[in-house]
Amino acid sequence: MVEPSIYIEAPQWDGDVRAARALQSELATQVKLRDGFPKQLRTVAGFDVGFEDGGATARAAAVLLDAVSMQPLAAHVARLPTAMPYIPGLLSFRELPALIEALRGLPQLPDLAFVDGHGIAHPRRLGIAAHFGVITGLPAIGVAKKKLVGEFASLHDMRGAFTPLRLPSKTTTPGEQIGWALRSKVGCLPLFVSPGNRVSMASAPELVMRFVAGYRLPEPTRLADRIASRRGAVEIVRSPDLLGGAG
DNA sequence: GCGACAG
DNA sequence: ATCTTGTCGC
Repeated sequence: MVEPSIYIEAPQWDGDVRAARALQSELATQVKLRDGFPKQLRTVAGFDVGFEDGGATARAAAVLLDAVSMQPLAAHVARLPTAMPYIPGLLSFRELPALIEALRGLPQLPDLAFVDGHGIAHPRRLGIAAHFGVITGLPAIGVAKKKLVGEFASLHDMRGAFTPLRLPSKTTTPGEQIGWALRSKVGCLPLFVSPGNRVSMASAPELVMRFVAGYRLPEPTRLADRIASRRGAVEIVRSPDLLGGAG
């Protein structure tokens, strides 16, 4: 289980869309856009949510990996009754509670969290990855398969190519960069990467590419995706030394 | 009114 | 996200 000293609280949903949006704007103020993660990453973790019973139950998966070998060190699945429907822009109110429970099930906190969804590439700069980062205080980065908002130029079909994702004209801050479109794999649609918390805009692309093995999704998110969506099993590697936390 | 719309 | 058959490309 994670450190008892780490107090994490999930957002509550009371049906008030306007209140939820106001809360997002307020929390977005607490997002840190700088590299606040360890110089030498020891562990990272991937987070994703799937659903059962026609959406009645949310199933969140958290996978802790060795940042160097990329081998899975631990994983935990949490099931919670779904409290609200999916509403574009309010995803965190639907999935964050389950994600927090999944995090609490890990033997230790990761140095960096990869969350399936957007970070600040959001209407109010608080996508689920940013919300997760602010609530837990952990460095977090968002990795989404589709864009929510923004525009981006065409990018070369080369592994690692990326181009800015910017706010459209007719917005409060036209042209503001909110993330990146990243070609993680040749021949695949780009990924949308954006800072969640304690991660800079500049380091986001390389941070994600560093964990891309041979698939479109980086390992942390890919493995969490597999578990959350019941796609297959993930072999956990025993690593006593890392779980010790010394050094 | 119309188009867009993470998971 | 989930359901769910066949099909296109490396």
